[in-house]
Amino acid sequence: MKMSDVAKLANVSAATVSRVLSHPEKVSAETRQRVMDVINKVNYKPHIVARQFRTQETKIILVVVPDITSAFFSKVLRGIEHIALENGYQVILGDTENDIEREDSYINLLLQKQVDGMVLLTARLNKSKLEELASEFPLVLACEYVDGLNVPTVSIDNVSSARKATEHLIQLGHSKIAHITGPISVILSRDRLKGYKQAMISNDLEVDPAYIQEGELSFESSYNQTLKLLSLSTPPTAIFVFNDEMAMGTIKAAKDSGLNVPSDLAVVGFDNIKMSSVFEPNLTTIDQPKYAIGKKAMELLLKLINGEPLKKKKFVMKDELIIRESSHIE
Amino acid sequence: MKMSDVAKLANVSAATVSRVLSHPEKVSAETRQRVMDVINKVNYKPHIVARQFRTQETKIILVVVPDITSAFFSKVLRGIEHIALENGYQVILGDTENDIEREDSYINLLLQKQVDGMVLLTARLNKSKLEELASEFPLVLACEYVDGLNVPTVSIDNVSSARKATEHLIQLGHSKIAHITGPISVILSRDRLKGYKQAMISNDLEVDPAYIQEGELSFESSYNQTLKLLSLSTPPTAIFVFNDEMAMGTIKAAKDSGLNVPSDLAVVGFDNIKMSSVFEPNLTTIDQPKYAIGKKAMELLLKLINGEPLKKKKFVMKDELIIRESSHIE
DNA sequence: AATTAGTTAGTAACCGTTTTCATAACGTGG
DNA sequence: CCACGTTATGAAAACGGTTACTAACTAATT
Repeated sequence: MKMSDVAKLANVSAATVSRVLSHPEKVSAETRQRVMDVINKVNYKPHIVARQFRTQETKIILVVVPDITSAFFSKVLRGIEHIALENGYQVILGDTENDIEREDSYINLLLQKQVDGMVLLTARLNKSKLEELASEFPLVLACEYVDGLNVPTVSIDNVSSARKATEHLIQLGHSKIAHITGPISVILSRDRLKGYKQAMISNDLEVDPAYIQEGELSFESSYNQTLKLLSLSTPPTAIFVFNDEMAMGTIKAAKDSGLNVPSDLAVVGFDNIKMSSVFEPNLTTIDQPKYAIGKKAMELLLKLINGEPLKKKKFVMKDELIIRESSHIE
Repeated sequence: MKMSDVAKLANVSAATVSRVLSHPEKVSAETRQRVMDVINKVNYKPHIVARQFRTQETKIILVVVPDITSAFFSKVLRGIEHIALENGYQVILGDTENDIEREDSYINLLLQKQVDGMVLLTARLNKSKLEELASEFPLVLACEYVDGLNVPTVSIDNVSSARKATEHLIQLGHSKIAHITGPISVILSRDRLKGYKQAMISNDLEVDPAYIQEGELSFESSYNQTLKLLSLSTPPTAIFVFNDEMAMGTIKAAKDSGLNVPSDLAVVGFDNIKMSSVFEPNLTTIDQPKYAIGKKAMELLLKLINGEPLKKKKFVMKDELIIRESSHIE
């Protein structure tokens, strides 16, 4: 059942049927009704791919995530999806599992016009490649970004949040503060490390390289790195950890070492995933407005797709230090 | 840059370029090389939508999830995505957020031929609708299913797993065992409830309606339902909870009520999400082979799409009771 | 009444591939 | 050397919508 069939049944041309569906106001009420009756009677559904082909837009966007099983990214994704759906867009999911090659391969969907735009929740490709891509296609970065890249980006200020987190520990009286970073290849890891260092230095505390451990993005990795830190001759009394899941690994390691959190070891995480308020002790953490980041990113992408001008390219969302049990002694 | 442009540059027809790309063996090595050289030189990428239109297949499948932020479903999704990608399919994500209307609306993607097939991780639509859909389009159910519906399905045996979970508590000496169900409209809730009842009855234990509380799929809901159970005149000494996240809510409620888990209250969850081995106390739970379920579901969908016959329609995957701290006293 | 503007609907071109069919070139065996 | 099968390529017709253009008609203005 195609449009021309419907047209015949309604005694109109295919053009009119098309207009009834896409620009109803251009068709007289009477004809519109007649066409709609036929459409309903035969349960006609337009062939979307044919439409995509003719209009040269797919109404599909691609979201590339570094890890779909992460409680953080799935919330951002939800923000994106809501706005996408509201505006008639479907979402293709690209999970890279932190593999840069897979990130690269998803770009083909854009090059081959299979999607109208792309939001990258991970940005590990090289700058010039992204630059070129963004000059030709609607592209926005969220969460991660690339330094000096003039592409619409929405994120929080990771440096200042990390500084805030570290300063919270300093204010609690800690001076032996360690930091477990994420993979240092990821810019967020470098940013949070920078914030940590800034806080230490501006409070006249020594930045001890032994107190800085690079971890991977997992509970287990942070667990192991924490054991390392705790076995130092002067172990830290507080640890700022790259994210919440890793912070839980840190706490587990502390517990397994017979330490009490927070009295023997204070821990601060990052992201404020749901579990961080459920875990015991509850995590002190930096709340990222996950849903809002996704929402904003998608709104920007829509503007890009519609050719609207962007007043601003960089959007820094507001984060918040949330103090809970893992750092604070009542 | 379209195929005919490439053709001109290579002094061949568009048909030949198409063949070089899709059936290289049908083109002489010499011509093939000449065409490939041009393709590489001008960095030509075929217009996928045009191809989709012509071949009437999109190489996209749709996965409808009840909740993308769930640790359980994102693992299943990953299994699906791996197999999809391996076979050249992209995945459109449909998150219903447990809303049946949104579930219904995603069906349009199938009706409008925007996707080649669909795997439903939630099946709350009525049977006849799904039946009709499945007769016309490649469709497979995973995790959830519909009773008596002859559509390819992969899941575990929820009744027997729930029985196993409950019997574990009985074997530990409990007789006052409560059950917090999921929304009873979801078949999995009814199945697990059934398994719970079976275990109680076959062990000559009374099924006390007051011990059965319907919860929602959240930490908070289970927290509240647990407080209710604990305030009974004879509170249960063990609770089997619909899933792990809810079980954590139950444990939190127990702790907040001054009870020790497992000595005052034993708790068993379901799903074996990652957090259940991290949470304290670690959760006793039923492990579902999440990745394998997704993998199998996608494999079935591929067969359906390719018109291969299915020997079997119902696939019951193996689950496993994992005994951890929340039920077991060392 | 003639001109103009506005509304409505039809005609036909077009979007970029794939594939059928026809044809040409090329051995190969009789 | 001819008939034939085989292989390589091209021409052209789809696939199912959308939209620019045009025409017919109506209504309003002069």
